[in-house]
Amino acid sequence: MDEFNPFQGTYDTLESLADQIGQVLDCPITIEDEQHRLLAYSSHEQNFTDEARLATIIGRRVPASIIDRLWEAGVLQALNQSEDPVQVPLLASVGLGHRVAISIRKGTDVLGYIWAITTHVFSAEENRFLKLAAKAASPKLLQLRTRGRKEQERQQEFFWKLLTDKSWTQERGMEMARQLKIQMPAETCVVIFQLDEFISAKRYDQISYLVTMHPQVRALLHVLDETQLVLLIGHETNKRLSEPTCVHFLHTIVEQMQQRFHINVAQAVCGSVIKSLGKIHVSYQEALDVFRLKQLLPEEMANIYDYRNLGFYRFLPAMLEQRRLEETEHPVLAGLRDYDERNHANLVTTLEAFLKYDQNVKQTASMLHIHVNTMLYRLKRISEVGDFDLTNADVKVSLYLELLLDKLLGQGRLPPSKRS
Amino acid sequence: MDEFNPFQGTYDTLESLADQIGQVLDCPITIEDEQHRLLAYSSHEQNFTDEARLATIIGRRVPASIIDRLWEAGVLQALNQSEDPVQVPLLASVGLGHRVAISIRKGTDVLGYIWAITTHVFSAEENRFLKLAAKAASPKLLQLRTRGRKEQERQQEFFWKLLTDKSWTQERGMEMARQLKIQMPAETCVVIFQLDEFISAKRYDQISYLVTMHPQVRALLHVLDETQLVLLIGHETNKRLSEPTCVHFLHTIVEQMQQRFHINVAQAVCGSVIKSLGKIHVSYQEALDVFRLKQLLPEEMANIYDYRNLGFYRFLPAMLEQRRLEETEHPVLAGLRDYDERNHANLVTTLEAFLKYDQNVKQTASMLHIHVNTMLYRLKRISEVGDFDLTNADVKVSLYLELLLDKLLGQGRLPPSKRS
DNA sequence: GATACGTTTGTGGTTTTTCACAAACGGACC
DNA sequence: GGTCCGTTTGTGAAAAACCACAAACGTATC
Repeated sequence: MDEFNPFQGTYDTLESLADQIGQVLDCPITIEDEQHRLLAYSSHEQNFTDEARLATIIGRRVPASIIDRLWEAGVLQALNQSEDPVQVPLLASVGLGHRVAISIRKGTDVLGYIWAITTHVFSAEENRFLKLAAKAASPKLLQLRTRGRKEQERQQEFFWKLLTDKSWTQERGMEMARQLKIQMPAETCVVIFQLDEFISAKRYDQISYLVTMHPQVRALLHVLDETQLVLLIGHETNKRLSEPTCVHFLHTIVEQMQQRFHINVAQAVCGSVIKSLGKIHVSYQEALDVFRLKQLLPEEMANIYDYRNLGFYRFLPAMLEQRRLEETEHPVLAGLRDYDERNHANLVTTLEAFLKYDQNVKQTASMLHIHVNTMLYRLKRISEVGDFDLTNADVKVSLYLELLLDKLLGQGRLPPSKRS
Repeated sequence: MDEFNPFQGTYDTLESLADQIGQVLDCPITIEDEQHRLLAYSSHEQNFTDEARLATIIGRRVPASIIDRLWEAGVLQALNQSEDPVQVPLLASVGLGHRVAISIRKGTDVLGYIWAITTHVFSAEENRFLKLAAKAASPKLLQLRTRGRKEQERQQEFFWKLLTDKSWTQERGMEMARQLKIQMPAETCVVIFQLDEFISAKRYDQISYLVTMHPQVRALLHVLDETQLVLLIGHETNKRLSEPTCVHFLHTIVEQMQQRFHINVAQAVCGSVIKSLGKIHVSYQEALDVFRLKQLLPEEMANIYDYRNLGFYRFLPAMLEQRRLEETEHPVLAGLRDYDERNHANLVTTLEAFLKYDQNVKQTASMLHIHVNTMLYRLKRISEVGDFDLTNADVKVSLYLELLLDKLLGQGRLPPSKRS
């Protein structure tokens, strides 16, 4: 059957295509790429347009809140799975009126979407027209994508240099960013996501789209190093970037990756916030430090995601390096371990827990599931056997650090921090 | 006046001179060098000899206990000041019978001593003979001394190489020690005395003699580096050398230097005990580390003299190196300092003392001369202003270390530890 | 000099922690 | 099985640390 195709021929711009669709279907049309960035929209009278469309046009991108709702409602999943038009229910809470949408594809690859705002359910013919429109848009989007790819590659190259080369200055970095059309805020921070597995280019696109959608934080640059996704982030508006904001960003992204794309993030960390592009390598090394420490001391680092909150833990690699050169065991710990060995006791474990839980007898006892008096008995024993003063702060700090170092020494080697 | 001199002519050995003096004065004679090492003694019937002389002959050196008593009694002081014979009172407590002694001199320089055991007070003539004997012994002792000097120089050169050259092995060290006639024990330790002023060669002799006189510890090698006296020590008998022994040695020597020679020791420290001559440079660097830290944190280090007892403080130089590269102040401390500034408060000082005194509210309050409730009030303030949990051990350890580092950062630079 | 704000010290009571002592437990050894 | 040694748990009393509140104090500000 040779049915009528109103979108035959080529279009100079996506705008003209959008207008043509709008005329054929007699409703407002918007065309987006796969990352929901606005590519084109038909010109219509304003009263045909709902809030959602307005916000999209103003911000040149679909607002994150709407995307979130569309995911929740399963609309985007449906669009990505099917090449047919999808009915979008009215989502008044985010100002989204009823509409019909379709994905623009190249094979199974989704390149973007067409949205038609309409009050009525489309007829079979209207649906057929929409499908033809999507086909007509495909080559245009493909062309845009390849152009984007090149730009992305240049950006990644730039980012990799910033991460590894220590000779950058703020000025050179800003100049380069300007050329690559990246708007750099004053404060930035390096973030690392360690992924469970190698990911496909498609997955990478999905992720890199995800990270651009955070309400407060903007991902400026991103690059994939094996299974590590490295980002440079800044504040969305030009506000100050704080570590808590970064950590919050980490958590949202990890959650969304899991929920939307079923990508498991093994670990997510960030360095500290820096004010000069010349210091990006520092923030990167810091993030790597956090990463390594979290691997080595998963329990104690459980709630720490950024360099600033490492506290004294940030010195552990350097301390460990020095500790390695020493051959002798700490005399107190040696005594305690020996005693433990001989009497099947738990003095070392007890001491460790005691120091960890702020020398709080009651709390430590309950964490160890023992009676308070047992705890007191053991403490007395510890100071006797170890022959030291349990009321001396320096001794206790020394023991605490020594225990941590022993733990690190025990399990294989810590790759030395590469900072200069 | 040309009076009779029974000691004219030259003597082949000091023994023959001792015998000659013994015959002339009709009493047992011993000749010692300036370090109270036995050089020669006259042969006499045993019953003329007291315990002290016997012990000296057996040990080839005057026992330390006797030297101590002689100093206390002022005998050695008198001998060193005068070129005339000195009456030595009976010191029964150390088995020292009555005797007459005289110093052997070259100008004002004391080269050694002659001791004559006698029950009666010497006549003017006998005193004159003793003085002539001392004169006759002088060239012989001078000759011995120059021979000793060369040996000492070779030993010092060897020691300096051991201290600075990292390529020594136990085997090469032992071979070299054998050649230089130094009996090396299995365990040794490097000790440093920082002296108040530059010292003369004579002073150096006095000191190096002093350090050989300790009952348990033997000084194997010594060298002077500007105003630093560096020693290698081992246990007198071949027992294990422990850090407490070393520290005890330090204290006795410091005390004796002050008391006997009025030499002020600004600082005395030691590295850890090592089992191989190839590790002497390590012990030396450790001693230097202790030394530097004591200079930088005199209060905290007041009771610490050896590397082993440094505890976590030994990591401070490495931590400081890393801390220097960071630009930002610790957020909590920054907040507290700011508050202190604005309200003339003492939160930082309070926190510091609180952590130092084992988080003991009562004790800290009394150390700061404030009411307990004031202390509690301040602590509450600290956790509010600093916005952190005062019951979290990690945070407190971090703050404690951070405060120490700040203290170090404040005062000039710490010469970086030179360890590899 | 009045006021506001934060600090210091005091009082008295409550909660928490610590300690002494006894009994029971459990593995190692004979 | 019995004994020894060290550990664990329980009880109640003693000590200590903590807290709420109020009054006095100091200092900066207007």
